[in-house]
Amino acid sequence: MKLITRYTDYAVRALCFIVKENQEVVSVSDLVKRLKIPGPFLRKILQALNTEGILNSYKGQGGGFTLARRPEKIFLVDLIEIFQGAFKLNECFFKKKDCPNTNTCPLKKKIDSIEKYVTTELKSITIASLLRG
Amino acid sequence: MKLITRYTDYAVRALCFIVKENQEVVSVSDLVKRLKIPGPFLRKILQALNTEGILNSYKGQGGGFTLARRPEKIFLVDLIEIFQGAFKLNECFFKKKDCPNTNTCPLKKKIDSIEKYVTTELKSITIASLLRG
DNA sequence: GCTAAATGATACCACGTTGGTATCATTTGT
DNA sequence: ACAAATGATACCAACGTGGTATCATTTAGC
Repeated sequence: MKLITRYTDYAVRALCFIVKENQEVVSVSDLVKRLKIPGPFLRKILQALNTEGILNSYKGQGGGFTLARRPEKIFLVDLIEIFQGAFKLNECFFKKKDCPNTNTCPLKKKIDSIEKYVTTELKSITIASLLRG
Repeated sequence: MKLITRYTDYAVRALCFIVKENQEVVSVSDLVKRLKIPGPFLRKILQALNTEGILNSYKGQGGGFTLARRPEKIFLVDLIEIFQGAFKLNECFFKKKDCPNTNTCPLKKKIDSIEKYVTTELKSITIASLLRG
């Protein structure tokens, strides 16, 4: 059970690197040299970040990516949702019908409260805050 | 990303039911009638709970399962570990070598602290506490 | 205008986990 | 002896993760 997958992890690393280039256009091959991440996989990740409005992309020779938002506005929870789907720790398995079992509902309540805590924490983490330390 | 799977969920439901039978032997077919869980799947789950020492089993006609521990001693986190493996939200993807990227380590720290919180919460949940409400 | 360098869009694949089913063997109460 | 129950295993489909491969398109620079 992983909280973050490689997609998200690689995305964080790449974004941190791009931030430090300070609005210079960064290509996949630049990133591959520094981050030791498989190229085609990283391309897919950056393309997703582009379509989600987190990166801008520039085609053609000399092209690559730049940040589309300030790093304070890129939240870890957004990245998780892009690559791992909506963040929901708890799904009632009997949601459609007959979850009348009074035993299981306290479980749901507990899990819900854990989920709230984790979500709040994840929302407080941004690329900027990760770079600060 | 699920915190608990159906295995764990079904195990909780079954254990709650068995507790309420108060040391009467409960068979899989008894449980299937009440809990609407696929029989063969539930059997596999109960067998696992038996080999893990959470249930006692009795073969032969009139056989079935009883609790092997008091419900206060059955922790949700134990069930999760039986069915979903060791509870570890955070794994450094670059653990072997070169995780020299100073950007990613603050991430690890954050995830670690979230993991600690969740683990503590899960350890505080028992079958007994779920039955209380 | 040609070419090389870059992304866009897709399709594909291997592997592990989840959520089951099926089968045969064994035990035990009646 | 028989039926009812678990034990042990093997099997399977669907899905998510972690990739690779390919072709199309755009663009800078000669």
